[in-house]
Amino acid sequence: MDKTYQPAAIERRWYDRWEQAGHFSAAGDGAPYCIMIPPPNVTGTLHMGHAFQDTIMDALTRYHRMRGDRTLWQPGTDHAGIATQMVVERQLATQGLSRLELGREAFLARVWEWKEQSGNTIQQQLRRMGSSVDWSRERFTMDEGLSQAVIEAFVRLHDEGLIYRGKRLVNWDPVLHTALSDLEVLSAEEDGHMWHFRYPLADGSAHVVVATTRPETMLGDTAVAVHPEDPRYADLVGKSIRLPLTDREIPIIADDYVDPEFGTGCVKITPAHDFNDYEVGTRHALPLINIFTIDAALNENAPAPYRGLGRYAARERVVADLDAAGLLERIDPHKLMVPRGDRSGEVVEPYLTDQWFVRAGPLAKPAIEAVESGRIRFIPENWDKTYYEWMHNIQDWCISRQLWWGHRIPAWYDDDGNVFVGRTEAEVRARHGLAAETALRQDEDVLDTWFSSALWPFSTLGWPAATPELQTFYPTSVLVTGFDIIFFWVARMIMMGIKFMGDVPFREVYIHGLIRDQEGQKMSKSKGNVLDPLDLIDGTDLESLVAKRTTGLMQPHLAPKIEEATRKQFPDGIPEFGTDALRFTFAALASNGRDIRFDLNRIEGYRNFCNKLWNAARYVLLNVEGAEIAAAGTEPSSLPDRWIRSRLGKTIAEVTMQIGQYRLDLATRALYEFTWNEYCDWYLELSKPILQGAGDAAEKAATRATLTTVLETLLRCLHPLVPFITEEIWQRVAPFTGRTTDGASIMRQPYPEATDFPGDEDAERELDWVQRFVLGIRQIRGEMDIAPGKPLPVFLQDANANDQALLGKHERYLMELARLETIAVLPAGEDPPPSATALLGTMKILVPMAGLIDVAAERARLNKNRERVSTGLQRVAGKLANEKFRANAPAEVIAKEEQKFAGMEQEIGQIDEQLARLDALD
RNA sequence: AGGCGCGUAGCUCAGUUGGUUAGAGCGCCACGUUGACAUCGUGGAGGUCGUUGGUUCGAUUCCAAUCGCGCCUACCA
Repeated sequence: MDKTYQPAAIERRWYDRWEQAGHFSAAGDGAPYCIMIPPPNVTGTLHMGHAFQDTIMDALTRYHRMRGDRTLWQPGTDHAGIATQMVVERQLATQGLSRLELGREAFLARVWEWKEQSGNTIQQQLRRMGSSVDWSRERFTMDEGLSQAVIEAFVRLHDEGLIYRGKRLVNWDPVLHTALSDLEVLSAEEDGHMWHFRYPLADGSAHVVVATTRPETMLGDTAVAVHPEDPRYADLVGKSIRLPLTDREIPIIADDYVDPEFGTGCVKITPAHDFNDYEVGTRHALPLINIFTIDAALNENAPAPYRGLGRYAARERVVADLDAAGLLERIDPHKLMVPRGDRSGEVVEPYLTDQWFVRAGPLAKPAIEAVESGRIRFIPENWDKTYYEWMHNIQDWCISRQLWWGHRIPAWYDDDGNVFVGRTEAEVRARHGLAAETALRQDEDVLDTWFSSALWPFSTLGWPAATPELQTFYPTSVLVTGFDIIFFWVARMIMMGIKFMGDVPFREVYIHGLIRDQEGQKMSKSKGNVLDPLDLIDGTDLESLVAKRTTGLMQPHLAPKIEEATRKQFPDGIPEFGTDALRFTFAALASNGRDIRFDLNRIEGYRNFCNKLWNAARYVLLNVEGAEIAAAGTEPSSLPDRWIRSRLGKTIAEVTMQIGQYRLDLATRALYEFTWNEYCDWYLELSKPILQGAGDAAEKAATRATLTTVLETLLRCLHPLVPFITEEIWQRVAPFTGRTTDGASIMRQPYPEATDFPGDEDAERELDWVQRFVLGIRQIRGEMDIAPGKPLPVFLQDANANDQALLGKHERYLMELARLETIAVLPAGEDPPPSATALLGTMKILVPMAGLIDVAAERARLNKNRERVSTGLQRVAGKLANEKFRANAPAEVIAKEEQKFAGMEQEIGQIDEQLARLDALD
């Protein structure tokens, strides 16, 4: 084995072998366990969030597979309609081409081409992460099978009246020329203005003042509204306004939508261009005047001077014209929430169009109940509030998109505008008795990508066919995802799953936190703070990192700033850490739903952990190769053997429990601490006096068995988190535990059981004594500045029978680990030489000062300890003196405090004794 | 406006149903390299657990208020 852990060398070796051996496929007849990967965008790349999520899913998958479950981690990607279409359109634009010039079919061919070309990046990255997904079952939302599922779902929902087509106000992206669902619109506060206009009454008797943030929409006003109980305007209701700049008269209406406290209490109503106004318009049967084209320029419904102007140009013109007419009262600066398309970044326009909608109410009801009844559990559970909040206020879902890339809507129109829905044109004709001569044309639009994603948990398993996979794996076990996607995806999967499968799509939803950068900023391309997981795995130099962060920016002017920040933060680039270290880091940081600041120091620490494990294995192998090893099942004889097995059992129990409740961070910590602080720091050190001493062969053989058994078991425990290094070491170590590794893999070995390593309290108590003995000496050594290698003579004073018995049994460990020259028990009554002291219960461990220790230093050291104990003592004494404490606290708490008190009192007594002895020296 | 979360050592974070002398890693200080590992070892320093009240014999933990930060949802023209 190499002297240091070299991740690149070992990680490349294993993935292909696992895959070729078919280890990723569900096998056996255990309980089914299934995780659906949240499908990433097929043309995208894996970012830190994915890598984190994939680590969690892979750890769970490997864990359950080792536990003997029939485990499937289902991979795949989605087609990301808008995003992908935009990318390809941008590519075309660089060649001076547009989608419209190319035509639908040719364009789609280009998209498929792009998908083929870039579409396997994610797959390669997943492989590098060690993800044990079943590639043989990989799916893509635009696959034949999944497309069938989409059509089937659409037709069934339509047949039940749960999908309808209607002219509604929707969020319109004037750049992409498509409708968007509410969720694809992001609102953010921006600086704007509030314009106040005078609207004259038709009879010329007066005017009202209305305020607006969007002056151009006044050209589409069809009413002015006031609150029905507003005394200021009560006599105006029913009168008319002469709408300026137009030749229209519009009514003044009363509606309690108006807040009389806000502004003037008069509101202009533009039903065709504002969601609230639309509602008001519906209630009052107001006409809808659409004044915009699909580009958000003014159309022929606007007065002639404004036609053809873009909305912002029109705004300036309207304001100027009203000002010229003396109708501009004032302009105030105003902050307002501006809705923008999440893809185009353009301000979306409420726009009246024909769209397809899913009636959400009836689907939401059982989906809410599924969570309320506990059939689906959120982890952490408070996310259910977010879910309920949205589900109780759910709006109908606009599912049609005016795009080409996606599932074409299975609806056909005849020349009279009648619409027919069916799985195919043939079916439509058959169902509706349409003659072959009747011309039919299919709806031009496609479905929202999330519509197909909502079917993912069952479409990937073969639905609508009743496949064995569906039978076996649905409902799936757990969904692992980020909170940002609860509405987009989680809620919709639950609705569709219950609708079409009659059962929930998953039993648990594990919501993890967001990966942020070192400063706690969200990672994003435009901030230039993204990290590619592969750069952490393989390392990268500064120039490559700068290049990666500054190319392909949406806002190229940010490049210099990003470059500067990157050079500052990573002056030497990023070193190679390896996949296992990255995974261990993610797991260690995966505490309950909390966001994660990704810190390079942390991953470095876990790479060091891998190195530690690696070297522990080196030590074990060096000591067992070619040597006699006790047969499996031989009773451990030595204290260290009994102790480490006991500790291992408890660690397994802890890890198993923590994984069971999705606390990968705590599972990780238990493993880290066992490996480093117990196995390496103590057990390996304790094995040295046995193996290197002149002890008997049987004991050595038993120690070798424990060395290998514990390591082999530990590797299996760690494997779900760090698959590569554990496989590599396991292949070398397992044969020494009587296992065959011919063609075997650790990933198909059983997960360790705590019951195989029962607790041994006697051994733990005895070893604790040994440890405290050694630590006492080390402390003196450390604080007295005595060379670590210098052998020390030691006297024991007031050693009781137990101490003497333990000393008799374990002296060799003390000698070795504490680097001692001699240990002598002082007979009762005999005065010890001047010494530095450590306390172990009632016993004093004395290191004679002779030339080694400075009296003043030892006095200071003792005083420091005395101080510390004394503070604790006062605290406990205060408690015990409190009558109420004695009266109310449980007996065991009181007993514990009393014990503590006695212990500390004794300790102080001993310290004082030593101090007195030192004084006597002066 | 409503909802959720966070505030513990210089930094990043644990802290299970109230009872620990409040922990870990990194960083820091001192010493150390014939040894499985310097990607290491040994020892050490470092915290009035955001603030203020309350409940309690006892609060980092429960409750209320408050300050600061973050996120989500919905928004008044």
